[in-house]
Amino acid sequence: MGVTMDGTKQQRRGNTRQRIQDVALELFAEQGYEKTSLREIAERLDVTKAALYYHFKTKEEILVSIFEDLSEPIVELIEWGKAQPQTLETKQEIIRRYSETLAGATPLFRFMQENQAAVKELRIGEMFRNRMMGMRDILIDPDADLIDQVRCVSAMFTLHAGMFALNDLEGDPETKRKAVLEVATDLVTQAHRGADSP
Amino acid sequence: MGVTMDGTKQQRRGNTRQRIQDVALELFAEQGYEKTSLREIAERLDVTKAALYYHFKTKEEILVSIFEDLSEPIVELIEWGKAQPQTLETKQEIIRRYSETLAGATPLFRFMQENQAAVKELRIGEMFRNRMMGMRDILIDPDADLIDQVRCVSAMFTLHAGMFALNDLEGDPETKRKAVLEVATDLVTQAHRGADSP
Amino acid sequence: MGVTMDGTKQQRRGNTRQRIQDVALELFAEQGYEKTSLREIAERLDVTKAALYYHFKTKEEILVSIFEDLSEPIVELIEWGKAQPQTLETKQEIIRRYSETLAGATPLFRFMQENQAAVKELRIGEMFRNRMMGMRDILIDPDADLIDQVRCVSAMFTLHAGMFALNDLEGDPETKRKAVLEVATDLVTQAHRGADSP
Amino acid sequence: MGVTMDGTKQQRRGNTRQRIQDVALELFAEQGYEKTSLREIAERLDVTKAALYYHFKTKEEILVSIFEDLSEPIVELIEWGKAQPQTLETKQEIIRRYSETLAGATPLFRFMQENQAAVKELRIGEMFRNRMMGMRDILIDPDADLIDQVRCVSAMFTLHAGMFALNDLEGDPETKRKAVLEVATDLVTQAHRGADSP
DNA sequence: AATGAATGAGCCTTCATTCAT
DNA sequence: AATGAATGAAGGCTCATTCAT
Repeated sequence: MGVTMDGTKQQRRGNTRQRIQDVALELFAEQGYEKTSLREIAERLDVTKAALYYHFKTKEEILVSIFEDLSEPIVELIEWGKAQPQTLETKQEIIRRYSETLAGATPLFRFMQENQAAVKELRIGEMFRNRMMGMRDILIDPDADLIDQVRCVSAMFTLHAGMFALNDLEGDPETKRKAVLEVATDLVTQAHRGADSP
Repeated sequence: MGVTMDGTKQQRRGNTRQRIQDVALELFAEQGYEKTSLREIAERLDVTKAALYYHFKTKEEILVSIFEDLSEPIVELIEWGKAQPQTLETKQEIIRRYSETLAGATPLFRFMQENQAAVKELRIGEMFRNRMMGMRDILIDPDADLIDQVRCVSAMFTLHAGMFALNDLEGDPETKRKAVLEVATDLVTQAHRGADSP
Repeated sequence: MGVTMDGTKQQRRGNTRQRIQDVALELFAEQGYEKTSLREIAERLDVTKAALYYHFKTKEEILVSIFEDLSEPIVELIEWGKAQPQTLETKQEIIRRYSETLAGATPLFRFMQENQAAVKELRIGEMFRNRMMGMRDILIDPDADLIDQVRCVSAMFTLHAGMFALNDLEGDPETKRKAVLEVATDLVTQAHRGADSP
Repeated sequence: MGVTMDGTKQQRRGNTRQRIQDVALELFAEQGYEKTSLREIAERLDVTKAALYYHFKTKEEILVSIFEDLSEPIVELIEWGKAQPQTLETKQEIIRRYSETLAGATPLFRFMQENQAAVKELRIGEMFRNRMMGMRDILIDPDADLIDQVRCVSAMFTLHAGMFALNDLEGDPETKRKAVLEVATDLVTQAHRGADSP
């Protein structure tokens, strides 16, 4: 028990923590947070539930740790954005980078999208909201027309939802991502123009 | 037992079924489907859990019945849309009516938006997906550029998410709805033009 | 509501009580007493549960009434038997008539056989035990060898169980009943002889 | 918590599983499968219901595990029987051993006898039926007269039911068992003779 | 670094029964 | 002769969590 030679349970070194996060995210994204039980996660990893508690204090903490790890690039992006001049070029760059970042953590963002209800009253609910508002504040001039503000929010939603809503359309993922990015960029650009010359 | 003079439990006749739906939707939208227990619903109504089962066969059926009742206008809208010529005016009209419909059933659509994970494996998951695809097929020319297709999908998402995502912005709801509608209309219009003259 | 012309729910006169008994016995025999709910019975009859309570005070009373009606011939048989001289011929006649009686109320006896646990703590539990002991006392000479007493009891069980246990054997039911009867008669006959000349 | 000095909850180590089986069988035999709730079992053991679920996946599995453990000797007996020549001596030996085996697991067989309805649609229903048919196939020559086949089946039923049906007769259990065994042996012997010289 | 055993709370569901109409 | 609406009790089961080892 522990390590076997048949290839199962191979590398069981110090990476258990990581493996828990991986499996948890997979299941959370697939079935939702509430529907995924610790039993299930433990079984997939072939450890006991108690083992999970050695690495994480609660179920919520597993999710928080995943979120923190995977959403760090976004925090960095926001920080970078804040330090730039609020030009159109900056905004377009932000949108472009944001799109790439989302693509790099698809399961997490799919999870956030589909589990808003569950996440709302969890710690990461607020974290996520803060990040979103951070992004928004970079893209939107607070004095802009309401309609332009909506355009920016819409751009963000387009990026978020685009990835999952287009699953039943033909075409390879990267092509679709580019199309989504273009629409989002358009929206931000229109918003910027509107703000400039009302 | 039955009628009291403090105003509680007033009209307790044939409307229990309706009252269950009302309270259920309220709680589902507030806390999520999974987090809302039948005990909670029953307590709010001051009946026993078993009473719920007199009116509905399962928890899921409560949700289905709500969804069916409240989403009927959308079904009608889609049917109307299918029967119209696929002109720009039609599409704009659709979007306008859709926005109104959504506004008339805000809690349900907020619920659908925030509980995608839970809803996915429920009966209404498929129902909803079908309606959405119905809408999409009216708005989108299947031969259109991918980017124009994305524009249409984005318009729909904008309408959906607009209602909740803009909560922290100033302004009265109706004004915001109009702004959202305008952005969505823009998107559809651009998509239509793109399809016409590539 | 009530009588329709499509042939359903035809004769709905004063026979509801009887129909309840019929359906109940059918379901009790098929699924067991505990597994059969009043809801199920009511649904099959296309009436409400409350209607059952108009005709019977409790679930148990439905069963009792069935048992009383259907087991009356056995009571009569026992009374007849008690009045006869305890000759071998009498015993054989008893066994023969008993076999016929059982065949005439197969579902009830199948039910009694398969639901001993449930029936034990119901009113009919004792009723049934009393009837069985009545039969036994006619067949068995209390001074007989233990082994002959066992033979008589075995004869009774053979009659009871024979009907269900032989289902997977070939042959038509009546032929099988005859065979069972012969074995039971043999047993009783041997028991009688043993008692005569030890 | 854990060990007390009043004798209750003494040895609480790895034997919980066994204790569950013991108590469960006791209650199942006493009150029937359906009437015995997991709460009851848990209370008797002074553990929570959830503890039962640590050891067994479902209520049914508790029963299955009991059945498998306790009916193993019968499986072995059948296997042994199949390997023997089909002589009268073998059959008599089988019957004798079977009687002993039944006596060693009285509560289980009492349970099986009294809970046929409940057991029918459980996994052990088929298991039991298979074992019984195994026994029958050893005792019965498939070409024998129907009446001799009935004799064999009757012998089995006599062994099964004998134990419980004779409770109200005087005499110690072992004496009664012997009497039952003799009757059963007689039946099998007659059946064998009949088959030989019709 | 992880297990074995268990808990307390809660969940959805079903049932026999009641009663005013 | 029967319904519509509801109840109280209970049932099987699952979950996140704990803790001694």
